[in-house]
Amino acid sequence: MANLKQLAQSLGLSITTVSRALDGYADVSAATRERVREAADKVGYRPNASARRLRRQRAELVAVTLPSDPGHIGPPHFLDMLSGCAEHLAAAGLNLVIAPVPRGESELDICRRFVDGRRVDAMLLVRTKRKDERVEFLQSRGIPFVTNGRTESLLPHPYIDGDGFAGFRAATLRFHAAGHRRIGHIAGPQEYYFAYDRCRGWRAAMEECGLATDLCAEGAPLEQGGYLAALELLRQPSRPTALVCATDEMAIGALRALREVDGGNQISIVGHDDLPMGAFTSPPLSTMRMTGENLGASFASLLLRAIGGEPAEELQELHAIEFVDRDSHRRPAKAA
Amino acid sequence: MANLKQLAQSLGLSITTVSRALDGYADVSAATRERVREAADKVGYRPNASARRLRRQRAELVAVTLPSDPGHIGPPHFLDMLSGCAEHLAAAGLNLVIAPVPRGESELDICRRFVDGRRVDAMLLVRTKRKDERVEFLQSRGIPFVTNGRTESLLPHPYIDGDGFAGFRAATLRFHAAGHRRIGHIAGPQEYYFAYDRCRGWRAAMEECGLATDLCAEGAPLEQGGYLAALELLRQPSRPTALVCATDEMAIGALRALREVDGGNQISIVGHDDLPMGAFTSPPLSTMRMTGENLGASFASLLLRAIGGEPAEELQELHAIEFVDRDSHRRPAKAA
DNA sequence: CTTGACTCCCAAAACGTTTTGGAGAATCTT
DNA sequence: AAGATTCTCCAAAACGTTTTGGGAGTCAAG
Repeated sequence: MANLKQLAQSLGLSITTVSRALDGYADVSAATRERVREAADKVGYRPNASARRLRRQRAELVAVTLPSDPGHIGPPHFLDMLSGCAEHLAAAGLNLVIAPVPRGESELDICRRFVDGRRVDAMLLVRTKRKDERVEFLQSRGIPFVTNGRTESLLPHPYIDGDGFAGFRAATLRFHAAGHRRIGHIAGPQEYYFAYDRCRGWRAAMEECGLATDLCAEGAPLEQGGYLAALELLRQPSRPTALVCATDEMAIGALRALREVDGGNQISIVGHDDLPMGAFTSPPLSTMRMTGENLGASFASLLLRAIGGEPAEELQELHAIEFVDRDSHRRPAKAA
Repeated sequence: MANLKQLAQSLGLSITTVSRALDGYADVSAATRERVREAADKVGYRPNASARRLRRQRAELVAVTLPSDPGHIGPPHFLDMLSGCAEHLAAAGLNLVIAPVPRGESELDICRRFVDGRRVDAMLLVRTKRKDERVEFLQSRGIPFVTNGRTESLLPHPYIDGDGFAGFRAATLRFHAAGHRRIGHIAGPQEYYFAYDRCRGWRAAMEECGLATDLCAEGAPLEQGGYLAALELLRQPSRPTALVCATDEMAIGALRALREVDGGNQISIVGHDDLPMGAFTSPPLSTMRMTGENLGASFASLLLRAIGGEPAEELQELHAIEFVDRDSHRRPAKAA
């Protein structure tokens, strides 16, 4: 309700002094500072955000683009991550705005609008593709950004990612060690880096074991996509005895496919993401997860450091993948 | 990269004229307007958002507070709703910022910060409580807002809500008509309006049928909460033969409890929210959903109308609930 | 008594828009 | 041909901050 001018007048001080008192500068006496603070508290003064942003040449905003097109926005716990990120950004005076992509526009258009209108200080990119035009654009503009997932960009950029290659390779090798020989992979759309990375991990393990890599089916990264892909693999003359799925949602879809075919309940399966829901499926879903606490906080920290000008090379986090063993991976290798 | 002054200089025009040309005012000749537009396009001019906001006295921002404390943020499809809302707000030049509640602060503190710093033009409140302090605060400040869910506020305020009372009453009566007599309710935390409303619907139906209302257990609105609440009801000497669950997530938790007890697979169950996941549980989960297309767009529209000054009474939407029948509600009434 | 250092304060200039209130020229009216 | 009207355009004033570049005092040292 009050602005600096009114507050200054009521105190018989100049705008300058009041402003500096509230910002804790040393060139205003302790007594005055206290007097100003009290008065500000009493009238509930808050600096007008727009004015400050204009003067400081900072938007105090970070945008996250939400892909809307294909199937989905991301795993269900994605909002938790955003929430954690927003919380930590807020501690540094930044707010997080969500920027969905309207139909008819590309993700690039959105980036352009936010960047060229100087509406943001940085951007957070999720669901990166192997070749991601948003990354190229932001690099060319020199705007700080962090991605959730790597890309194949030649220039390094800040990211946080899980080591899907190692995780899926390990999961596949574990099935092999348990005696499985026909290990299938249910893959996500290969233009996404995470899907490609996980698929590569599975394929590498299969090749190391001298196994054929034809038991692979691709689908949308949703329950339905996993369901359809699983049905496709189960129709093969020589069915898989174990399935490694790109995401938990796909694995949950595949689980339904397994229930619908004879002997399907003898097939092992493992997902990735550790959705809470996985503990409540039938059978409880074995899965993998990226290690590390509070992903959102990590994103916030990287964003702040990127805004602070740290070089991209120091802002890259590749997290190990750990197993979350429940029941679905323990089926006998011989059955199917 | 360019501002109005530079653009004006390069065209030999005044700032005023350039500004008005781009805004399409009639007092600049068509020829000039076109010339200005071309030049602006060429240099990729976008008005500086902070400056415009300061001058226009509008934040061009709407905040949505995300409860972080208790269990969860909301149903998994919640982000889709936010995304839809943000998309439609963007068409009106507004961006949506997410405002999670840091620990140690209350949701009220967040509202205060956004409102008193004039950082937002309106707010979106989710997970309303029966007595919601945020609502009272915003009403006292006269800031436009819309809630997802009703409250018991004496003053009317804009909201969108599903008619949980009618939906849960109908679901309970349907079980009764199918011969069930011991119909249990798995309730969410009763301080939330939606949980209270749904519980009331179940209770009303039970009383209409002359049945006791003691088969009710409360839990956190998550899988785990539903699981524990279901176990509690199943321990009763006279077990329910059907369960009406406040949310799908709770129902999915309850489904696991049913698998763990003898004869549990004979018990009918229905949830609410129509999570995509429900089609992939075992058995596929029967559920309910709020009618209406694109909830996010409705929120955006209500927010814009609220900002436009329409009275609260005209900004209230109560949507009917419809059944989504899959398998889980069709178990025989006599079994358990 | 001067000099310099230090303390506390302030006027004024940004930041980049939008909007107000005309001004000058051209066109129309009578 | 004088006055009224319409077209185009513009200078200047906001909007509410932060920051720059001092300006008075006061005090201690020279």
